[in-house]
Order: sequence, then structure tokens, then C-alpha cells
Amino acid sequence: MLKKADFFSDVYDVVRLIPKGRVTSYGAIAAYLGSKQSSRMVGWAMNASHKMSDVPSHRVVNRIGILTGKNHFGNAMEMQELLEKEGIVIQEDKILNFKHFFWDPSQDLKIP
DNA sequence: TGCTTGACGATCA
DNA sequence: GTGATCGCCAAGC
Repeated sequence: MLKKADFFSDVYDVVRLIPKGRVTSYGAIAAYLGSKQSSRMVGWAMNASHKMSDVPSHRVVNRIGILTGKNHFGNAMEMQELLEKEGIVIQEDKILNFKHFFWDPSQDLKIP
């Protein structure tokens, strides 16, 4: 019955585990889940994550650190401000020193 | 039921 | 180094 591992639930779980002041990419989450080729699914899940106020989707950006999803936040500025509050510097909707703030789920969670 | 779209990523030209 | 195209899977119409 609950054999169906909701791809979305997995994404939400990983996003919630993102440490404060850190960000990750859709591809990183997809790779952690084992579907690196379905990075789009992560973004698709994020779209539904709007219902989950516990999902800091603002910490998820694309592979180069651009706030691609800011448009879907309702308030694009909000996404940037949230990240800046955590110490992340953003310029032109792009995270500076993205590699420095990048957080890889597989690196911290360490797949068993 | 079938085609299009979509918060991406990687590769090719 | 930049631009364009393909791939991937799921949901919407």
C-alpha cells in the first residue's frame, strides 16, 4: 500500500534538512534520490511544496545558483531576502560564491 | 487518450 | 564561452 515512495515527500524531507545558511540544487536532490536525470521532477515537487510551509524551497536553486523559482514564490524579493538573512549574498537573482554555500544532501546524509 | 508544459541538467555545435 | 537541443518523468488540459 505505501509501497509508492512519493517522490515529493522525499524532496521535502531533503529540503527540510538543508542547514541554515546553505543551499542546494535540484540536481543534487534528484541525485540523492537516485533520479539525477529527473531534476525536473524535483522542481515539479517544489511547485507543490507551496502547500508545505515547512519546506524552505527558497534554499533550493538551480545548478548555478540562480533563483529560478523566485517567480513562483509570489513575492520574488522574499526568496532573496530569506537567503540574505541566512548570510547568503545574492546579486541579480544569483547566489555569489554558490560553491561555498552549496550543500549536498548525499554529502551530509551519507546514503547508507 | 494524447499532446504540451515545466522551480533542470548535460551535451553538442 | 555562449547558444541551442535533447532527455527525463509527471501533471494539466
